[in-house]
Amino acid sequence: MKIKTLMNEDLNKQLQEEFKNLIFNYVSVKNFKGRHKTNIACALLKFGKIIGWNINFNKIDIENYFASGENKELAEATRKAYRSYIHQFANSHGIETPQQSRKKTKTSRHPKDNLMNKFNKNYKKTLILLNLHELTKDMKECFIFFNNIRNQIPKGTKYRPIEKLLPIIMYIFLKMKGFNINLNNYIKQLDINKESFKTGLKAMIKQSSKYQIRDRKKLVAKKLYLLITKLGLDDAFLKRAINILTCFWENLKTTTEDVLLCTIYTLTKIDLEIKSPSVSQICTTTGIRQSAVIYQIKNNIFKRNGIPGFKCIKNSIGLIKKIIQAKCDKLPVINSLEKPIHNNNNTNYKVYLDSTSFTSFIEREKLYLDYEQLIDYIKGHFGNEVKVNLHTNAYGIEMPVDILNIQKKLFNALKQLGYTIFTDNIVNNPDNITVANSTTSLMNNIIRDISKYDG
DNA sequence: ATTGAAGACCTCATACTACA
DNA sequence: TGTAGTATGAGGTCTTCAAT
Repeated sequence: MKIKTLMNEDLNKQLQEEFKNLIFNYVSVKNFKGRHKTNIACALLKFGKIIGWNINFNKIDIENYFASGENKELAEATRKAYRSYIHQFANSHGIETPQQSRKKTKTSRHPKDNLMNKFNKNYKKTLILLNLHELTKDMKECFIFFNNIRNQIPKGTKYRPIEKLLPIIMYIFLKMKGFNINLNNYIKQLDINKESFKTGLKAMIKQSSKYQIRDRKKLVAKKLYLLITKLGLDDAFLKRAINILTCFWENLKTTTEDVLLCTIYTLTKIDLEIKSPSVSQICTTTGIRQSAVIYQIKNNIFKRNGIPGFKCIKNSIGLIKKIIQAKCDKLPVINSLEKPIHNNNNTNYKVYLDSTSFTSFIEREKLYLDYEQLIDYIKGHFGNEVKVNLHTNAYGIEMPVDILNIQKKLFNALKQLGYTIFTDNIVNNPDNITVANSTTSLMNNIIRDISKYDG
């Protein structure tokens, strides 16, 4: 796709907003103050709109914008900022700038030497060294990722050559894909300079917004899923492990993914009183030391939460179990079911909803529930705060969008059927928490009513 | 198999330096 | 002058290894 001029009109609303934020961020970073802050941002946006991608920066008459060029320094800074950020913006959205487009036409005359061919050769070579042949199918995806980052690196700098950059980008890429990569092994396998690689990696991670925002919790959930399936443990173990991961995430998120995996396994094993495989076995196969797990439990669960009494795992099993249950069992429970569920006229239902049971019900029935809407609905009607979270299912996998409609149906039908959902904030009612075993049957009733209604 | 002490290693923030 | 690269140090995390 060649875009020679890109006006603001060409950008959709979301992109416009992002661009605006980018510019305002730049202005904040640079410490422009008061009137100038607003003016620069306005100028950037204004000229962005007028000139778009068809840029000859020297023609941007920003001086005039600042009352007949009284502040050339600011005008110069503005010009630079615009140039730099418009490219950043284009790269991050996969939009081609005219410069890139020209460059592409040029190199395509020599297909043998072009970047993609060079990349493909090196990519395949690296996969052989890493013994990861199954990743050949991801070559194109990796190239796009590689190219996006490379385009942000100035010419003539240390990490721009493909030989230097590729190991770094591939490391990030593999981590993003959830592969179990150990930094030191990786460096050894590829026989590259450690210090240079690490310095480059740091710099590239800054460029790679995708890597920075990668959802580590999801990756660990995926690893848990693979581990537990491999061990042949049942679904209940997996569900509890994911539950524990969610509840202890804030405590454990600073550690590495492998240590997290083994720590969550250990906690789940203790909670469900499973004997084997042993923690040490799991640690050995994962490639970490067992003491790393002990360190996490001792420091990040006991110490950080101000809980005394940890001696060692073996002697603290009862205590660990209590902590897990206190933290994981009460978090998603909103309230118990309250009688009467409905009266004989079938018009005035009262539902005290328990999100745990609700969640498992939705999962079992393969429904997808948008909890934002649930929260909004409840807040709108009752002004209560609710602690619920489920945008993805228990394994962190996004559900298809079309299933969302079922949820809309559910709430519309609930309203029209005269259901009223009451809920209490668990933080305000810590003593009022009981597990609502009967919620499932309640939900069955509701769904049955809805299917009759089909609204 | 499990534990804990000691020290190696890593990460992050910050300051400094070299270079275009 | 701006920025990439490097140095430093503090604090957190992990591994090694000896002991049980």
